[in-house]
Amino acid sequence: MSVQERKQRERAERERLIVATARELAEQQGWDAVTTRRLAERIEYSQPVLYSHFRGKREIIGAVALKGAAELAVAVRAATSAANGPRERVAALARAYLDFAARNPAVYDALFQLDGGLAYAQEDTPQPLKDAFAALLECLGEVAGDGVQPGLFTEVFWASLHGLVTLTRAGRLLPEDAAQRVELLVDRLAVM
Amino acid sequence: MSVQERKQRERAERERLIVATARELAEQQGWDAVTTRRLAERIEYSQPVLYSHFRGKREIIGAVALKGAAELAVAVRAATSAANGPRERVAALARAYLDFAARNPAVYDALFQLDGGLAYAQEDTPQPLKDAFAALLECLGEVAGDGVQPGLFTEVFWASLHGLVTLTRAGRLLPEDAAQRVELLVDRLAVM
DNA sequence: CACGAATCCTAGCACCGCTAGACAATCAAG
DNA sequence: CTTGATTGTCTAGCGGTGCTAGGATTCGTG
Repeated sequence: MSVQERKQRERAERERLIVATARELAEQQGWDAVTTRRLAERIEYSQPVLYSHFRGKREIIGAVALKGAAELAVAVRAATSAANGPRERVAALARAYLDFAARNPAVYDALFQLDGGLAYAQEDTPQPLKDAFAALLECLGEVAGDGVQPGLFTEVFWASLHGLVTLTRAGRLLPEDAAQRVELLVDRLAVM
Repeated sequence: MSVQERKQRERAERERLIVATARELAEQQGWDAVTTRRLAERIEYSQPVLYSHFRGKREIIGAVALKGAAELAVAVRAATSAANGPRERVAALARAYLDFAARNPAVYDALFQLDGGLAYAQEDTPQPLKDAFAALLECLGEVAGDGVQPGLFTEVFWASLHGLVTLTRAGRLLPEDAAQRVELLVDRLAVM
């Protein structure tokens, strides 16, 4: 039995290695550089090994995305729980979100830009994704305002943040004014 | 001389054909289906002909994006000029923007999702892109509120719309609530 | 009509995601 | 300890991609 357990452990370890390497490569040189050949070479296995862990490249992207969603949720909760008062809490959330996207562009792309084969907003949505949304909802729900569904408000606020991330990434928005934009967004959208 | 002019006309016509065909193919089957081979076959020329007009696929995407930007500007201006009062004007702008994205998903992708090799927010940004932003600015500038730069406000509003488009496209937001979200966004962000 | 130039296509490169089938290592049974 | 089956891994290759070199062909001109 111990032998099987060891093998299983080694397999899980190698899977982690694949995901971590894919992420690393993507952050270093962009997702275009993450080819199955290069990835296989980096983990010092042959290509087919990747396919014994994942159905294909898309699933590898999905795995990176899930890991990223979990980290995003942690980052958001850490920021919000450290802030005092609704106004500051929402601002902290926004900053944490934008900061995460800026620090992990490839992970952010895996989450929202690329096709990782993940189901969003459905029953079979993976837990980390649901939880990341829940982290936003916990904080944003209290500033939705009267007569506005917390879920709907969270979606709109989230969409705004996502738009800022995308346009900033595309070079459309200068990073210098990021703080101003966040303040504007928080002041206008949130009802205190 | 007339011969050269004719050739030049035919060349320009073929270039329009390439861009239109690429767009059509992308709207029908998605950008992944727009390969240089398929595109060449559809226009009934060989692959290398494409490269006598464009540096590569990316430039073709860019050409589709520019055409789309011009159409977007027209759509936005038409919607805003037909509306009465600042509140209704902004709401009309938002609806027109989201409607354009919904009706021309491939064009919208070419503009903001894919790499079309276009420079944004710089001196050498192509005119259609500048003009599309100008169309937004014309309307949104008047509801920025005191002490808020019109450009900054337009960026934030735009980013919010873009986020809604992206998340809706990804299946993250249910289209049924689109109207509600627009109302929320307009009511909160714009200062009347 | 013949020549030079412009135009276009055939064929091919290196790379992609993905997979079949050969091979080697490992384990259980005799 | 040997055998046989199972598991794991790799080599080699398929059809596709964007892109290009170089030959063939058409075309306008003298």
